[in-house]
Amino acid sequence: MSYAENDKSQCIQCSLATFCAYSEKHGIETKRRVIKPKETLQFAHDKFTNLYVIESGALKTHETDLMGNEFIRGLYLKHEVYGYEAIYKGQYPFSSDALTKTIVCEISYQHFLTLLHSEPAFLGRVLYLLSQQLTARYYLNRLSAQQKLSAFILDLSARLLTKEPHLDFLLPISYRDIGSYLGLATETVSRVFSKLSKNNIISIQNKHIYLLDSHRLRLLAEGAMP
Amino acid sequence: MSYAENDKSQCIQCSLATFCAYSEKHGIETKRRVIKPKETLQFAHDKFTNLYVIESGALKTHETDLMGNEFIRGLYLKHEVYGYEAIYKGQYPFSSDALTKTIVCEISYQHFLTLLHSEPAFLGRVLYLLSQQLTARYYLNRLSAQQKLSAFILDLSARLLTKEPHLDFLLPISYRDIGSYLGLATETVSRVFSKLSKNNIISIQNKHIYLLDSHRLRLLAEGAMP
DNA sequence: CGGCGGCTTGAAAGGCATCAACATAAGTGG
DNA sequence: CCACTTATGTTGATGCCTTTCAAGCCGCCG
Repeated sequence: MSYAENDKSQCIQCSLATFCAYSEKHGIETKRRVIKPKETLQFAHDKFTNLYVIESGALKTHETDLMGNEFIRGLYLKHEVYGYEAIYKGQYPFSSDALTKTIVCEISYQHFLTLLHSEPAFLGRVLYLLSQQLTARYYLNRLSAQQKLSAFILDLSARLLTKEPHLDFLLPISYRDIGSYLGLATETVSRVFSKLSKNNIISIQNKHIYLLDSHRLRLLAEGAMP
Repeated sequence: MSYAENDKSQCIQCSLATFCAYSEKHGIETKRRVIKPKETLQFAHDKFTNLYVIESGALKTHETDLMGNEFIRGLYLKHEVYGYEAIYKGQYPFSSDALTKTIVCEISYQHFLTLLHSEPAFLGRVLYLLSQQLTARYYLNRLSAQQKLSAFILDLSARLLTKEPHLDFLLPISYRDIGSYLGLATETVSRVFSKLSKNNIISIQNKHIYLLDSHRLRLLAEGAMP
């Protein structure tokens, strides 16, 4: 893990862009870290001191149960904030690994709190983002594998496709991890992807996904179609 | 829906007790509402203006999909806060119904924001509670019905059993709603409960649950036992 | 007391996990 | 840059768990 130069060209779309703006006003610079693929940013039970905004790349959080099975618990993409779940116990509840080469902005929680107090607009922004998180990942308790995976693809596309006309993106996560995240076997994930592809709802090759029929995909996610 | 007299004997354990303390300091009284069983507190898309603390009873949130199927999305018990998920869109995303006779404290969001600004300790408390919510309901993507339900019972017991030595409580929700919440059929919920009862892990009659062996229940939730 | 919603239990069907074998991609070292 | 190794994805067969359908029971409330 190393530090990176400050390149703020990407920051406009950052979900905490206001944080950086206010930080500069208060004369504080934000640190950037580069995390190599599969490298760990924080281990479970590490003391909580920082939030992180993903500037590029992606993180997954995971835990291992008594039987040694790994469970994926969260996925953090470009412009999203990782760390809120650690406030509660004062430590990160899960390990967080980079899925690809990832650059994060390190935000001191102390500094973050100070800004929450002094900048009402920033507090509003953070409450907005936290509120959004509370109803995310609704699809985890959907019943069928096809519903879960369809909803998952739609969720990913909404989070990754900032430029409107584009309908394709790279899956930042392995089938095994998708399965673990959704409570499905790797093979099931593969089979459902094949089926969606065969039915011309998406096209997929080497993790490159193209949404051919997002309308039908939405129907599948709602369980409105076989 | 009607209003209730103020009886603050229960407020000590309220998760936002500090809110009321500060409110009084600022000379503002908190309103109480009584909601009858099956009555609706807020409908989906209602404009968001208030948070609610459950003083007694329980709420469920639910939505209906394209096919007309109802999905239970959340469960709010005594001393817990309902409404955070509405900040995001400025409207309540789901309908919320009382499961039993329920009394809630109505908290104006405007007033809530004011207090967040003026009282740092209150801000800390709210962030703590929100952080906790982010990792709750982890068991929804567990694989087997037994794991989900075991984890659900443990979750409920942790939230309902404030007095330590007690190990029994009343299920505040129907089997149908539990199934909808966990992504299981009503019959499966019934069968798993029967099995847990037959194996002397819990005893259950008429929604009254007694934890006979919470250790083994925890193992079941982790998937460590057949 | 009668009706209705909620719970229980059984039998059948189907979806998904599991196991196994293979194919392909990615990563490593010479 | 290629050969080797390892990780990841694909495909088929089998069995189990859960859903679904059906029927009956129980408790509750009007």
